Amino acid sequence: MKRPTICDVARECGVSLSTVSLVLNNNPRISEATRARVLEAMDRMGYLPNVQARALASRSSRTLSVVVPHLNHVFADVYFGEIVSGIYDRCLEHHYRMMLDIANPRFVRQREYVNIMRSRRADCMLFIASSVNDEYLREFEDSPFPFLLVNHYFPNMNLNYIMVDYRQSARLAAEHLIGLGHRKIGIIAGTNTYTGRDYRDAFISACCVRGCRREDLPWVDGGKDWSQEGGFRAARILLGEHPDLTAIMAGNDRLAIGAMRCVHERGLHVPQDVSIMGVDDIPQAAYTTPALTTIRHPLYELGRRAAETAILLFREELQSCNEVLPVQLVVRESTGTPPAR
Amino acid sequence: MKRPTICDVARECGVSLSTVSLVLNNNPRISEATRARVLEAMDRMGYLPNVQARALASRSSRTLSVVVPHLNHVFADVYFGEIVSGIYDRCLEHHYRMMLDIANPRFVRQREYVNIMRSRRADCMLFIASSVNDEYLREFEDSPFPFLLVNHYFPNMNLNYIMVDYRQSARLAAEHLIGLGHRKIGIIAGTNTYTGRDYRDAFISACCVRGCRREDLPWVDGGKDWSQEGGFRAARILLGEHPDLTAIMAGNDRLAIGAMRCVHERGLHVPQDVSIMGVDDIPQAAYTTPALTTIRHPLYELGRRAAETAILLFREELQSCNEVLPVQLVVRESTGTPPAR
DNA sequence: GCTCCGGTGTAAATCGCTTGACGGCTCCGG
DNA sequence: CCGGAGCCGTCAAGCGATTTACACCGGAGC
Repeated sequence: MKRPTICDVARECGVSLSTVSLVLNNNPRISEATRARVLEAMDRMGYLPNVQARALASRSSRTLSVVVPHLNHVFADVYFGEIVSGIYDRCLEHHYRMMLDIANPRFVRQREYVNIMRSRRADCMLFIASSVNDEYLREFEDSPFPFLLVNHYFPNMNLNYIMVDYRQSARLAAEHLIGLGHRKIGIIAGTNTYTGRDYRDAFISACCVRGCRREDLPWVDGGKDWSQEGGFRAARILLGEHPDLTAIMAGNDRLAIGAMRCVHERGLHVPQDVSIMGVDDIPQAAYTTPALTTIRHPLYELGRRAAETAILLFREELQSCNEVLPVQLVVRESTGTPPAR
Repeated sequence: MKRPTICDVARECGVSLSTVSLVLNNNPRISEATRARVLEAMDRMGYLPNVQARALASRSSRTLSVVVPHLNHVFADVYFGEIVSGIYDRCLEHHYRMMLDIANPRFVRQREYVNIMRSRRADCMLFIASSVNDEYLREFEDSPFPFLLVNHYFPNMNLNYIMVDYRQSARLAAEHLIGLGHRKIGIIAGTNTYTGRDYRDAFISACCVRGCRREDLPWVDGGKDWSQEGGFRAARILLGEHPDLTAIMAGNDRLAIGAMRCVHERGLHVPQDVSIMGVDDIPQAAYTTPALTTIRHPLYELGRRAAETAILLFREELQSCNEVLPVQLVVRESTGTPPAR
């Protein structure tokens, strides 16, 4: 009536316990004949290894811990969703499992981030889009635990990271808007991440290089959750203080969608009066009215690479990682030439 | 240099290994004095129990397995996101972990759903919004493993479930549209779930009860992923075949958003020409143009209850579960009186 | 003086699997 | 005929906890 164990299988086909274990782990020391016999027995008996026991004995939990920031209902966020989907799929291919954790205040205060590793709950930790305030991650600089930042980095820390190329994004956005003729562009930036700050700064320099004046490139913070609400509020401030803006560049698509709503509520039209563009290319971007021009970030692929890298780091087949993925401009309907004045 | 184990702690404060374990598990057999001494030592030494070892010995993984359908990038779906957030939060409060799995073809073919339980990877499985085709779940009818359907049910199976009240949703939607004066209403239904079918059928009867003719309530399937694209296509069909519709009721908000885009592309206005409403009240619903009228489903709360229930089922403190949560109408801008003809 | 007993703590068996050391066997060259 | 090298398996010691049965001890009751 009980679940069969490795012992039952061993007894059943007259080999030792270790033999069964070796078969389970595809060890070449076992001959094909024996292997086949054992596998057959396993199948017949409906044997399945107990994951806890394997993890205990092998010192590998075959689990990645994915840590996301403490935002409202973060799992409902497409940005994280895409990355997490990528991680999940790659995990499966490696027969790994994925555990999700949220970096809430308790998580940080109680130093859960190190507890997870110390209690052997995971082989490696992936931090998705942490913020500039996550100074506590510095602990991982010289920790023995495998660790990877996903779509973020810290300028002065020696931490593994993998992310998309935010500076290239910024250049593409600048080229596009400047190319259309815009010279006064408002920026809605997320400033709670280094990537967000890089994006803002790179955008400003790229515009200046192409002939804009710095004072015609005002920026406002979009709030720390990069949400539509934040974009709405930021756009209201921008348009209030600079009614002559002809374009708004938002740090992500949701900020852009919020901004579009604001423009709409002021009785203006996108893109006739104000052009708006975002970043990420979330699925929703194609279904706004008008459809959103944006920079496509390969977030799903980023997740896959991240999972791959994490496993390699754990196995010590990789010592460090500092990787940057390319991005791409997607032109839709929300950007156009500035209105004639 | 190594992580301390329960043995090290025992040696350190001169008690037996079992004593430390009992302290760890808050067993009242240990006196306050000893308990304090042990806890102090643990703290000082930075002891943390090895989760694998505990799970092996105690036969509880303290893990819930959450299974979501195999949709494109499902983690990026707000509907699932909300439910999963609720589950996660409640798990944490119970010191449980949450594992995510996707019910893809491999998952079903290889009967992973039973393997997860048999390999002791999880204490209980939660299936979120499975579809009418998931006949394989019937296996759980008389399985010894704790199991819970979240926001779905099967009419002829004896399975535990917890979900929102789709029939009440349908009645509220019907009352609202009929109350505004609509008599010809197109329906975009998700028909790959029993809850979706219930919703459609309950809506039709509620309308008929209030004086509509059945032939004025055409319905079209919105596609199995309940996406904006599906809503767009369905709306095109509906409006093509029934140009005199004055309202469209969609089975969820994303279908509704797709339908809105279709109406817009035909040069019509919402709600002046066509009223549109959705279901769920995802955050985005407040930020469409015009803002979407919808039925609020308490998905986050549903997730919390589901996690709670799952743990009780595992502990056998609960034998079964058939729970239904109430819903609420949210009126915004996308519905209004029908155009005068 | 002896038994019974509640309150504390311990010993030892288990949970199910991994893995490095070792051992028998066959085959080969010298 | 002996020694060494592969090949194929087995032994047995962990991995780090839980848990049940039992032991000790001082005091109450008779």
